[in-house]
Amino acid sequence: MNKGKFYITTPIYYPSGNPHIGHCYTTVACDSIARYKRMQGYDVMFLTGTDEHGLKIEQKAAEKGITPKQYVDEIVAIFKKLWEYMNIDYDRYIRTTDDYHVESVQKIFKALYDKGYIYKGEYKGKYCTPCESFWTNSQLKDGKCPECGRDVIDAKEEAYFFKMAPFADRIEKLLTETDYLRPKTRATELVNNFIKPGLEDLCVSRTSFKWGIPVPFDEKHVVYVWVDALSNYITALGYDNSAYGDYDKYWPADVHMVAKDIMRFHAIIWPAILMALELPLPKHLAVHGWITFNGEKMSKSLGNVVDPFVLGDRYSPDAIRYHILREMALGSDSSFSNEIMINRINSDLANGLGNLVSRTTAMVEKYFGGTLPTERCPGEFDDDLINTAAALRDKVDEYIDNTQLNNALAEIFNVVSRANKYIDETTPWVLGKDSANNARLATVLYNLLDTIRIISTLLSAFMPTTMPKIWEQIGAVGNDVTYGNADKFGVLPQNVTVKKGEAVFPRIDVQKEIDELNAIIRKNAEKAKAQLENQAKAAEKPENVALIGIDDFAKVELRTAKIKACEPVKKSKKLLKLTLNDGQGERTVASGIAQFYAPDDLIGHTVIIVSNLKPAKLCGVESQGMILAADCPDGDVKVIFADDIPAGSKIR
RNA sequence: CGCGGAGUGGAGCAGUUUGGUAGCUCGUCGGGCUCAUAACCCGAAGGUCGUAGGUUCAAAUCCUGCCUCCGCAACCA
Repeated sequence: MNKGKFYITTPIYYPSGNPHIGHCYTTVACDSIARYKRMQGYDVMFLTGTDEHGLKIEQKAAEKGITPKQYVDEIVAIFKKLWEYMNIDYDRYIRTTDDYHVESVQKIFKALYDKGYIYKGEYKGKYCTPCESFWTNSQLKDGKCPECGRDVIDAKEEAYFFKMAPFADRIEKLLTETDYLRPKTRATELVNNFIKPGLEDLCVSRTSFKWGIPVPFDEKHVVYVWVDALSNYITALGYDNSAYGDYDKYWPADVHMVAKDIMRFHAIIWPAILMALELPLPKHLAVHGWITFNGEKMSKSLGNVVDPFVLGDRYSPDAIRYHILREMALGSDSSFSNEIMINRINSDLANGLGNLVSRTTAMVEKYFGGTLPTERCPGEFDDDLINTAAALRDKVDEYIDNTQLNNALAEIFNVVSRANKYIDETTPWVLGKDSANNARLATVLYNLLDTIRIISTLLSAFMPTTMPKIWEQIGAVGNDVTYGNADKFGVLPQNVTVKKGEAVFPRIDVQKEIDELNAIIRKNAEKAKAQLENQAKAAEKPENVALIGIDDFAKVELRTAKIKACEPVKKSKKLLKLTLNDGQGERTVASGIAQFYAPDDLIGHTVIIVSNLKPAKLCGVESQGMILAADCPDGDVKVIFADDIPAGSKIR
């Protein structure tokens, strides 16, 4: 049964923000392939992880006032939580801050230096003095620093460089003459843009920030992203370290899967590093497109970043997995919209597969009390269904090997359609009217159950949580649902017992869900916009506040109050109307936080109010006080909660 | 002339390598069925395949020009 090894990787993600649906895309695809390969009997190593060094992380951490390590620890925890939530069954998770990785990278860097591929030179770029950051020309915004908007100057710093030229010819051949790159159509672009003009040497160290792996023989420098991040694919196996001993077994990788934005590094730089180290090259680089949202690129500033937790909670992680895999085509972008997603889930999963399981098991219960009799009577249409189902596995195999998961799923759902059609062709409800047809009826239902067995077995790599529920319903156990039996028909026991259960994929109310999702999106977009505005405002007005005496402060009365009710003010975008209990009675307060909080986020919380503020009418609401909230540096607004203090307490 | 990709019925795509009656999914409309999650099955409408020329008996497919959109141009999956 053991067919050898299979090593597949996702990129290591950069934890400068929370993971979103885009990260899911790559990871779910790799997970599905890994699961499928395990099912086939391969010894699989599935690696994912995080790339935790670099200037941006250093800055983000500084903004929050914590160490870079604390910062990445927080984000990595969220990544891991997401993978658990999405049922990602990875074998190993590498963090570039792991000791063994640091050790390996230092050895690799030294080795490249000793071989003469790394030399010391000067890095020239645009430098923003206040931000202490280097930028490339393409990163500049209107010629100014993208962070602070100030002027930049030409500057240089000492840096180590990696020689690319010796590998140019071999890389060009790799791209154009082998099937390393998938889809291969992208090879032209790479060759024309980077190889033909002559590969520039690569800057592989920096002195302008500290958060990285120190260059072992020159402590001023830290290793810049390339050698650090890319080599994760081998250090995670134990290359040049003693944490693992899997390098000989699993390298070279069978598939590196990446999104198109980092294709270049995996298509050119990574092979070059491996060539320099005289190591074998990975077999395939599978490049997929982006998820666009309603035709637009997803981005935080547009506020249209899709949160996988939100979608998963609504439609189940398996449905999300299915949707992104089904829409994903190698190479090209795939559009994502709430409507496309919901329609896809409804038509394929609910109407197609879910309903097939439901109607089949319902009939077995209705006509035979749940257990099929063993008498059989073959008939018209049987062979076509049986042959289609039994031939499915080989077709899926091929698509998996070509990393075309969307086609694999399309092929499987063709069989779902075929089975639904078979029901109409054989009209079991007509057969059920006369017990003389029982043998024929049992045959029809058995054929359906066994087809569902094959379908659900193959699908279990893609939707690992839901398929076992189907197995339970159709009475499949143990060996029934192995890969080895997925190309055979007639595996379920002849007298199989079914157990009709809950709908495995409930149908979604399209209009209702779209309205609700769009409301969430709109809210996020507004929030993002408001944050930007606030940020701009904060930047414009440097704090310059006059000092006050204690008696001035005493004029302000602060009290805690509990929020009893809350609703948006109709005439306003920004205002929420809150009904508060201040310990003595109720009062109404309007607060300009609608872009940051939903009413439900607030009800039940205790907040601090200025209780002696002169009442004022805002958008038709009389506001009797104000709520204390903080303008955060990132533009967010956060209400100060005082939930453990009784309502009505005076604050001084 | 920086490089690359794409323009096909309402939407999203396949077909272009090796020219030969334009295909799939969703949606719409009509019919059928009633086992099932208002699901399933059948049928129909709807495209001069971005545009202008050329080659050919024949072009979505090959050639040339033009238009539009998108991506990339050293680090956002």
